[in-house]
Amino acid sequence: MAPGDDSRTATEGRRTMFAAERRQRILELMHANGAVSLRDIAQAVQSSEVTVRRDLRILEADGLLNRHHGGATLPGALATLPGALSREPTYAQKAQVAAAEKAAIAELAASLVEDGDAIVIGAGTTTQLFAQQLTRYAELAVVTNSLLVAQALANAPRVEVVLTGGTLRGAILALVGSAAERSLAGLRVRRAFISGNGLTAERGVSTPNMQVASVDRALAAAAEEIVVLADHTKIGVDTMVQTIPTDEIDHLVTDDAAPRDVLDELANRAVRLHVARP
Amino acid sequence: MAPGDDSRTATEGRRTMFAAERRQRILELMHANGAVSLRDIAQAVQSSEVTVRRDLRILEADGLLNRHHGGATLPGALATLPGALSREPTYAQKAQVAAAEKAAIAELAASLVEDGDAIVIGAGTTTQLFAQQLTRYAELAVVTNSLLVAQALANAPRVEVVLTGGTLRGAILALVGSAAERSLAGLRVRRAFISGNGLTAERGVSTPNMQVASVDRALAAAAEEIVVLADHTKIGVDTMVQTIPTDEIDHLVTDDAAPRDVLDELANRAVRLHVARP
DNA sequence: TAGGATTCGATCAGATCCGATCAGAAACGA
DNA sequence: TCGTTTCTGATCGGATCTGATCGAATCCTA
Repeated sequence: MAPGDDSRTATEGRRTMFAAERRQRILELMHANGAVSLRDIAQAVQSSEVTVRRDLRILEADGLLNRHHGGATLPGALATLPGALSREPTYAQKAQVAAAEKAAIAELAASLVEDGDAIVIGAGTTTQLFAQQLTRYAELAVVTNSLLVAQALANAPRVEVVLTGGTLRGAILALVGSAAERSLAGLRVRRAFISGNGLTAERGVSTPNMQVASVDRALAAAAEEIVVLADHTKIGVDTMVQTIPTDEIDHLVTDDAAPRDVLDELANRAVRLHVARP
Repeated sequence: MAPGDDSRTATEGRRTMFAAERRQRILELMHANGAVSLRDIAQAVQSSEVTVRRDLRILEADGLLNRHHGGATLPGALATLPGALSREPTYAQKAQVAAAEKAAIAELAASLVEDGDAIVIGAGTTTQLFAQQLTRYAELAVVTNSLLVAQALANAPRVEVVLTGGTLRGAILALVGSAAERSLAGLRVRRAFISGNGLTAERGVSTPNMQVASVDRALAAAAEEIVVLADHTKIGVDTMVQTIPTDEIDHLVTDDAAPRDVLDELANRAVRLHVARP
């Protein structure tokens, strides 16, 4: 068979993807999301997982990312997980807890934001998902102490992101300490979107860490209204340090698996409820 | 003998395409699409793939494009390809330029750090690699305006990371603006590790962005000694805004491909040189 | 802590692409 | 008109890239 008569497919605008181009897009994905699973990468670049795995190996050798089971992260972008300080945990573990509920909560909470708003966003996996929903808004001003929230909005062209200063708390990639609180003094925004580790009708929002609690209080103090994002695994749970008392909570966004009695009691205390259905 | 020096103008306006003309069209294709496959080029200029391959080899030798398997791209134009879902041209593409040199520079620069130091680290791909090297140090205090540097050190148990506040500049994931500069006031550390887009003996370090330049100056002002990290692609390059004049630079860490004359002139001006060999 | 499910690494096969060499065509000078 | 030079196209062996598969390692759940 003469190779000359082969049908040279005149595919105009052919979208060949060179190896270097594919690696470039992988890096873009990494910087856009911080951490990406291997499967998602393979789908995004339209290549097999084997090829992506090879690319990740090459990129890791160049120091451009860190590989892990199931995907890769930006160097140092690992979110440490509860009770696992011994070795590097997988980044997705925390986000996998009630992942569907958190996504639904994030989406519902995003509807409380309007173009032109100035808002504060606290640290947490739910607030990170929430921030990702905000890229579509225009002329938004966001103040946060979470590196992951900031990164989620880094590529949004018309969202201004202001990070508080402060000491980095590596486990949650958030800024804490007096510098963080000081940078919030004199700030006034419309709404604060805060997460936490527990929420009860009696004690409000609580977290197990004092530094985090202190910053969360400062974040809340900068807003006219406070919106709490908490999935059902946190409702009715009380942890060590109270951050926001119930009577200061204006809105609660949660999911429909939250215990009814706690929600009723919160509603009695003038908290407006928004229940997402995953 | 170069074919261009002969005067074959007698046959002007032929239907056949001269070699130079064909190469010009190839460059136009490149600029129009950013990346083109060899097959598409061959079809567009009505020549065989062998000929196009020859042309690409010549054009690459002139530095006008980069060849890859299956085609070619414009130098550094990978990130702006049509269909790139998130555009982040600057950072991701910078990271791949002279990656090996940057890694070697980062490693050598890390030897200038000692346990117990307090240092400042600026934003940049090289400084990010540098930060990754610092996880092994104990009792280190690091101040930075780069989210990537902060993340690189997030899991280092005995490194305290302080992030300046400020407005997020998404393209480089660094904090800029008056808040960032203000948070550095009153700070005093031993050494500042700064990168930049260009370094000449006459004008020192420079970057193309004024906000970034302003923050870099503030970072440098907080340190007793200034260490500049710059691979050879930046040496001898001058960009818009001067950040650090030559006489304030105490150390330069670069690689062995840097032009000798510039290094000599820098050494004459009391800059201590550290040359890494990748 | 043990079992099941993913995921990783290594190897192999198919396809494509590249480089080198050789042959044919066009242009120039004598 | 002829020979030389330069350019273009074709072919073939080698190299590279991609995808699939299977045993081994790792992770998650009960």
